[in-house]
Amino acid sequence: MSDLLERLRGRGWRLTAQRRVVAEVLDGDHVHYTADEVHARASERLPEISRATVYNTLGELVSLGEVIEVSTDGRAKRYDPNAHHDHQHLVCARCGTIRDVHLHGDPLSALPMPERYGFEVSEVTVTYRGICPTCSAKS
Amino acid sequence: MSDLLERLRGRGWRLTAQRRVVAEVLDGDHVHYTADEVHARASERLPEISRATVYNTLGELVSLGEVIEVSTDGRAKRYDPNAHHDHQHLVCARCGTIRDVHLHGDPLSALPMPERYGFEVSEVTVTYRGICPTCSAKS
DNA sequence: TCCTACATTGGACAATGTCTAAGTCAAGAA
DNA sequence: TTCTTGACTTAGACATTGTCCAATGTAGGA
Repeated sequence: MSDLLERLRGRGWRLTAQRRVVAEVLDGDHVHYTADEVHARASERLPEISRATVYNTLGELVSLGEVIEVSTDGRAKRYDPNAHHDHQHLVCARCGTIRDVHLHGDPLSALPMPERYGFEVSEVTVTYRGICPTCSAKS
Repeated sequence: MSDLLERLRGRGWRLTAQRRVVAEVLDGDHVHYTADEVHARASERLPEISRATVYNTLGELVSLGEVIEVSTDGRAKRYDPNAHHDHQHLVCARCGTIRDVHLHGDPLSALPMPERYGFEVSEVTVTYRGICPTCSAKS
């Protein structure tokens, strides 16, 4: 984690208690929290941190490329700290938890040129959906 | 379109003016509207139609499998009437418009078994992102 | 230590979606 | 055709998620 903080400082980030806490929350577990969950966990360590700051910080981390924004359903976005490994997501349709997965081949190559309609295509996300073992056992 | 209405009636749908209008809006152009856009267009033909009804009807069409719900960014969901053809989406990162695209091969096969972690994987969505020609010209 | 530009705060606001109670109506029954 | 009834619609309150702003605080360089 200090890696991350060092990288950020190197890019001119001013290092505040709030930003440190947000970064620590993201780095802690390898889960994909929503902004509100990040706020809740950050509040445990720094009770006066505001929602706005969490949103700001997450937004900055995303635009710096340190964190990926994942919106799988129409609900809250989730934040994925695993930005430095190329990966995709496997989502449980019932409980919403997300796992990182790694694919064979490059999904970009599956889109033929004539199907690009003049777009400058720069990114592809693949999301698998299913029922996780835990939910599957419950039903 | 009467196809769609017939199918729905066959499944016990009560056919109301509101539902007819929503179905017509979706079927009209081959665009992917948000719920609010559907409401706006439906209102042109049936001014007193309410937001709640549009949301209800869209939800029903989705659960009947007649329409696909697409949530590409964290913003409003869009509704895709092209549910009977297997396809994926190409989204403009700037203006949010969506095109249907067709892929080479089956993206499901790109996910190796050991990467499925016991999930019963049933669905995969692939979303390409880029800048559309129109937005590209504007910048 | 002091400055100052940048960061944080709290609360208002916006966008999207859900829910409910009361009224309305489509379609089968008589 | 008219009646009846349960499904449908409505308006608006409410919930969730996210953005914005003016006032205040502070990290880090001079």
